[in-house]
Amino acid sequence: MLKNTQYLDKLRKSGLRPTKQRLKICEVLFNKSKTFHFTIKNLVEKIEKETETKISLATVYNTVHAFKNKGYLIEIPINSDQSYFDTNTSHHHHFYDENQKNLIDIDNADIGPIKLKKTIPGKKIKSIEVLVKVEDENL
Amino acid sequence: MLKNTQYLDKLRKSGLRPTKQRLKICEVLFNKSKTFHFTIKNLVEKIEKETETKISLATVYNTVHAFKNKGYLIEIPINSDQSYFDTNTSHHHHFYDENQKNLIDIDNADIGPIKLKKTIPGKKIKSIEVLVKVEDENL
DNA sequence: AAATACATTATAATAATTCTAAACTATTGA
DNA sequence: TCAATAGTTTAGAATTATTATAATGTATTT
Repeated sequence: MLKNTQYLDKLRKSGLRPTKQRLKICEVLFNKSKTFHFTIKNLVEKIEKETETKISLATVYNTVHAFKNKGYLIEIPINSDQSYFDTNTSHHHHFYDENQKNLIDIDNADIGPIKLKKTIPGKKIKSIEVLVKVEDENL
Repeated sequence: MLKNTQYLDKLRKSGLRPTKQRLKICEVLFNKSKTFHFTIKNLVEKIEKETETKISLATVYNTVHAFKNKGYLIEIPINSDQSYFDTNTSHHHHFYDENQKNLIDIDNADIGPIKLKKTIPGKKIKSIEVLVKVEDENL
């Protein structure tokens, strides 16, 4: 939980101008006690509800991508019609509930180490992500 | 590698009418010595090239989804603008080359077992998928 | 404080996917 | 066998997520 002035510094330090919109989006994304998952659509709703200001869709896309590139957000690979993002940028994995269509974190402590015995020449590993799809038991 | 008549049986047994289009698509997908990955766009091109017939885009979508539901294809979660499918339905995982934008199989033998210490009450596991994103070393 | 470079915005464009409704075809069963 | 029916294909329209555009606005630089 940082104050607005701290987001200002954080943004400036990462080479992103601390505009009104970006500061608002920082608040909505990072000024929370818990991390969370969202889609762009979710985020737009959240911004409108929590800040009572309207930020254009294009800016939300731009900002989310900028934050992702800076490592302040991660994108979660799910086969879906839309992209899912996570404000939890520590190394972890996910359950995806196919009925509820929502994500649940799997802490690193809750999963054994991933042992890879194969490499690709000339390529380096960027990330290793485990997605556990779950569904209702009574199906 | 099955003959056309065998696809006919296979389709009928799964409750899918063996139409001309579905048989063609079976040939393109399954009458190969190696399994492969594809997007819908890829598949449409492949069909045109290999069978010299045109199957409407809607039918390709319908068929791929029908085959996926029957378990003849799997969909691979990648954050992307389009869905990736795999004709290899055995349990395995993937590298995703972010430069080349292509997929490479990771056999089950090439990855240690995934040990999960967390469960979700009322939910059962449908699949566990590991995606290893790689990129060029000189970046 | 003016110049510059970067951001925001509404809107248009694009692209993947789904929907629709009419024409078609495989299956059923008389 | 052949009509009835239930499922399938199709072109094209509709929808949805995302990206591009270009004009206006704003933070930074000098």
